[in-house]
Amino acid sequence: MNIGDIARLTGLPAKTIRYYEDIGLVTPQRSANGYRHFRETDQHKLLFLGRARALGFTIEDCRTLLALYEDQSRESANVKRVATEHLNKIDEKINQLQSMRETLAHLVASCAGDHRPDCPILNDLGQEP
Amino acid sequence: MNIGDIARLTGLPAKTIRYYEDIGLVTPQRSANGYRHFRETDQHKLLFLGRARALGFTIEDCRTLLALYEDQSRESANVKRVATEHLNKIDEKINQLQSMRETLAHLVASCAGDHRPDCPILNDLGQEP
DNA sequence: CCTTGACCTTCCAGTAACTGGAATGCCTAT
DNA sequence: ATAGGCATTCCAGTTACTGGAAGGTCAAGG
Repeated sequence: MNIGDIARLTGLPAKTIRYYEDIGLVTPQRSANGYRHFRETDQHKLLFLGRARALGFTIEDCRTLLALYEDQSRESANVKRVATEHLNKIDEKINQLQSMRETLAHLVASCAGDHRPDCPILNDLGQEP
Repeated sequence: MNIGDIARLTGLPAKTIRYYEDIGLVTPQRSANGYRHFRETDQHKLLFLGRARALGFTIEDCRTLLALYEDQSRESANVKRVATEHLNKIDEKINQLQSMRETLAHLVASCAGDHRPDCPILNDLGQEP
């Protein structure tokens, strides 16, 4: 399978797949014409990566998870640790965003949004009463 | 005031302030020795920027907001539009993160996290039953 | 007068994870 | 032969900084 086929199959852009090869996440073979040749194991890895990325894992986490995935003698504790840390980071981000959201929602609600210049949003940012 | 003073005052790292000058958000004067010299209006702007950034506005949004802030004949509708769009983006992000969070939390909960290799997290990522 | 330390300056490179585009090569069909 | 639709590499750009190197300035102390 060429890169276009695998891209369709995995849902990943060809560019991204090339990038993943660049950083050593997959190592497709090469055909005589220099085209990348993807096999089932590559497809498997790419699907794995796509799902892990969709859960927000960083590339480095993905690298770690992929290694664990391929290691038959792994300890699930290691996987769980990576996932738990990631979960905590997600929670942090959600909290941050929610606090922004709250402030912002108040400001937006209090702004008339008309042709006049008075604006509680700018007043708040400029910290003037 | 030199950059160190203004950094302390605004809570922004000196590096960041230099960067803001680079991209034209502030334009402090220069003393004879080449040091940046910050006046009250600069301080004001930097505080404004710090607060806007803390609410998650992009630099370009900040540029727009700053321009509106300084424009006495602005229409608050324009401010509100920027803020509302940003609010929507925040909501999107929160939703994304929460959906990740949910999936991930289930996976983490179902993983024993012990010395054995069996791992529902990896099974899910590898999409094997 | 010289040195020390705390400032300040500029410039270059790196971060994360791609994405876009240019220049070029290959393959298949008409 | 040529047109299209693939593929290749390489370079640059994105966001908002951050770190570090190499060097200039200033005030205080010996």
